[in-house]
Amino acid sequence: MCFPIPGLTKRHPKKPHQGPPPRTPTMPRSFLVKKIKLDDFSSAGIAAPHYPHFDDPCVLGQTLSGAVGNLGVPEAEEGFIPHCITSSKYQVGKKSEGKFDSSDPDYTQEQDDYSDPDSPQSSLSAGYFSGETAVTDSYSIDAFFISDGRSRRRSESRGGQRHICSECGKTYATSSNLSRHKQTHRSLDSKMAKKCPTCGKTYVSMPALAMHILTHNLKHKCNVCSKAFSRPWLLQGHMRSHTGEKPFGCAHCGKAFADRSNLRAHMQTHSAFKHYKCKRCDKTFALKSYLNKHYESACFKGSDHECGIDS
DNA sequence: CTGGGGAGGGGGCCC
DNA sequence: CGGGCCCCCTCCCCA
Repeated sequence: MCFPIPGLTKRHPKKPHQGPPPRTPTMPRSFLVKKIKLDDFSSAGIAAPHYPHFDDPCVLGQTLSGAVGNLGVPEAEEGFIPHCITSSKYQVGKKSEGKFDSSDPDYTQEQDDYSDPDSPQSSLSAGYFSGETAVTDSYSIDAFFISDGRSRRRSESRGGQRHICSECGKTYATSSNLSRHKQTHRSLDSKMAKKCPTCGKTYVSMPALAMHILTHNLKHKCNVCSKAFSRPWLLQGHMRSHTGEKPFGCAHCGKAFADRSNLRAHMQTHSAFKHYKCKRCDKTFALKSYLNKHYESACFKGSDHECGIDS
């Protein structure tokens, strides 16, 4: 299991980077393009993905025993698997609302957000479970129930009627949430689409644009190095680089990380399975970023990238 | 060239 | 509507 380690700092000291790395202001970000979600896949008749993180025996045992027929949703007290506790649950200083809800209809209806053919989900087989048992991924429970890459925070006791999107089947606690969600189904060509006055980027809805506009307003400033961020939590994460705080620990090796995403990537390095495969040379990689790096280097140097890379 | 890690950014969802 | 949180992704650096 993964667990945050309150106050754990510099448990695995590494030579720190010398100041913030220079970043190109025009960093390409593929996710600026609306991704196809597996919610969409389900409606398109495409097979639902497999949850790779269940290769953790801890989770697997709990999960398979308690949740057959329910898309692998574990049954546990308080909505938690007793022995595999989400890191966010214990994160110091955070609200304790972060529970996943095993009875949440979302968990049975939604699927993971992987549209990438290179992704593990699309290539895994049942053999994943029967393969290496000594080397497994361990993961926070949060990560198991990703429908669209968003938080699975839900209130355990929340009852009541859910509002279902007729287009994708997602459910929401309130009609207003559903209404807001429905705007994301709009086309960028829609009359309702909004354009950012600063950069001209178009968004399907006002909320989406409002979110984007925040990124132009770097009002959260680090009082140590004066670097500014658009979101408070970005600053929060940045501050850890100053304090050395690393609240996210790896259960396998004890290594601690300041960032949950980096822990997640680290977890993949413990897996014996390399899910990302080069279309050209069949070499496999544990992380998609490694595969991408491979594409950009040896294998495709001087050749036609388009033939080998799935978009 | 690959593997690993640090840091940061964008958008979606919930409350 | 705004804040908080989360996930995914990328860039960069280094061994």
